[in-house]
Amino acid sequence: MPELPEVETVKTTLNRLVAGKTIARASVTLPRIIRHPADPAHFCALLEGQTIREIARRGKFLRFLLTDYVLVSHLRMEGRYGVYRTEEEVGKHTHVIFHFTDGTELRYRDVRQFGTMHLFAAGEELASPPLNKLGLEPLDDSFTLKEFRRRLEVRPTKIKPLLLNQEYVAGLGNIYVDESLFAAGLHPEREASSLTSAEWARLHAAIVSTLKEAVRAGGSSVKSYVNGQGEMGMFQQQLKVYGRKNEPCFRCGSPIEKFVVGGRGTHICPACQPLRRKRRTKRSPIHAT
DNA sequence: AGGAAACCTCGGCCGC
DNA sequence: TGCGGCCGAGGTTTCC
Repeated sequence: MPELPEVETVKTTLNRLVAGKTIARASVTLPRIIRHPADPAHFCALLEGQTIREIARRGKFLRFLLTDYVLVSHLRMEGRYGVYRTEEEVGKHTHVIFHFTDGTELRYRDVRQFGTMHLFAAGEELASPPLNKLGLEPLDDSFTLKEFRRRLEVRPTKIKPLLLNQEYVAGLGNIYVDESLFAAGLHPEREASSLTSAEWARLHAAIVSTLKEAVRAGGSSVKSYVNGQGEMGMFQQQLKVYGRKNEPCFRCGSPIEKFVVGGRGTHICPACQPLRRKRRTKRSPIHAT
């Protein structure tokens, strides 16, 4: 579910709710979630007595900066965090609980059980999987047009799958790739190497503005995406193409189309995002040399 | 390189 | 209207 704007929103909420709290103990009821260290009991033991200093983000990953360790958490499709009092009933699909010394606890819920957690000694996490292969951070100053283009234009593939690959740009998922490509007026099946300088500039600007607006709105969700405080992102009301199959394009009125690119559901306005550039004058094929 | 399958469960939709 | 079953879901990895 969550892409960069949603994870950023969760980060902000968690900083408000659990920063400064100390973990008395942790419990894991679905071992598969814990990827490092290999033994979930070891994972829990290391967390005892650790204070949450701050929550940060890298791509779609949350980084819980603890006293001596860093917990790297990926929500995948449906992972969610919530803060509860100990006496509150533990809901279904709750797989990991961090019990705090103040009688509250942070619970991780994940219906599809796809989420992951890695625990490393502080500083080691950035050099280890899964963070070590992540690409540019699109809301950082380091995300320049020059660097963005340099990394992507040499890849012999369609632009959409490239944008979804976290090794190049970290944090984009299906929703914001579709929205960014619409904002840039680019067809998702354009070969990366075919983009002009003007198109690279439009795409770069579209990614930044789309993500920034979504962060400002608290993220979006197609289904109800609820963070620890039960708030919902409002960006879904600003989606221009995602989830709008057959509805009129806000810009030109053409019906939004949906098809599959690289195995992913893809939404475009066929008029605003043509695959081939329109010719101004039609040439006769008869006179081909 | 690129596609498909796999990891899971659930909700929506279709058809009877 | 009710129910069974198929399909797909925002992510990522792995296996051809």
